Amino acid sequence: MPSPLPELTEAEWSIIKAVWDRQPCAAPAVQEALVQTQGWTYSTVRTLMDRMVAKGLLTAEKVRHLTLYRAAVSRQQAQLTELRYALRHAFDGALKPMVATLLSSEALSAAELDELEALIAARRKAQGGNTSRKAKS
Amino acid sequence: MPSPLPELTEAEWSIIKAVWDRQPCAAPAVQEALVQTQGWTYSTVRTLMDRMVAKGLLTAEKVRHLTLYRAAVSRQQAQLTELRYALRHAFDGALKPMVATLLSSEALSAAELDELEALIAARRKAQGGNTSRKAKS
DNA sequence: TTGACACCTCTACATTTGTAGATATTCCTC
DNA sequence: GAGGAATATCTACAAATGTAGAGGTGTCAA
Repeated sequence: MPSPLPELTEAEWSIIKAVWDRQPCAAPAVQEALVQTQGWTYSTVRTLMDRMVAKGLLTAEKVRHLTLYRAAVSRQQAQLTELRYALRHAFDGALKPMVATLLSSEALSAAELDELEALIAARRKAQGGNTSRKAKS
Repeated sequence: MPSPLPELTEAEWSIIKAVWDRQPCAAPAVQEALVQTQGWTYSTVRTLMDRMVAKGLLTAEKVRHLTLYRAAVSRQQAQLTELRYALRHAFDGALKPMVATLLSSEALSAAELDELEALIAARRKAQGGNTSRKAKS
């Protein structure tokens, strides 16, 4: 049982995204990638990364004197954690209001609405199909 | 233009929810409501609330020697802020993957899927109808 | 007018987060 | 084997966050 995945801070999101995109990778590479957007120095990036290792968000492996990092949580896991956080706190766990808010607040093209509908349809199919013919009654 | 609404921490979510439910209200009432779930003392609640006033999340009004608090942001605003945070960081702003994740991760009944579909349909209608015949070109 | 009670103010302190400088180590090349 | 480049370590420090104790003040009832 994985300890309940800590939330990522804004800075941690930046780091882990860079790592996902190039893992395994060393801190200098990550710093180089982020200096543009964040203006962070090597020390900053390194500190952040090591703290993330301590938290179990990244893993570090020492090769010679070089430290290679990898994400310890997948993008999906992190996304889900973030989403659940919002769901739990802002919407008290109620999915529908959450989706409703999303839909009414974001500008969506007709095409996007179609895609969302398709997602629901797919979901319905999966649900109907894989729940081992449950509600047969 | 409202300064870009700060994120709420977990503790702040607890507080503001209690306030939404009983505003205007004084700190002791909020504390009493939260001692159950959070075990917070009056000092803790009060400190939290005053910091939230400083951040513009609550407003405080002094009546006699009593301080009445109110939420300075609506539930909707806060929900949206939270959602946008997740959308921006976890999904790089892409709505579809976000909804997809939501759908595939949460257990949804057929009825709920129906409701979501209805939301989309409603949205489509609104989009078509209320965009003040913009793209008339 | 004096308690008792309710409520408030102030101060404090540990932890986490954001940010980074200074200094040391390793490695490769000449 | 010495110098420079790349990388790493250590330490620091301010701000934000979580949590709360100690002690002060206003209010009302007797």
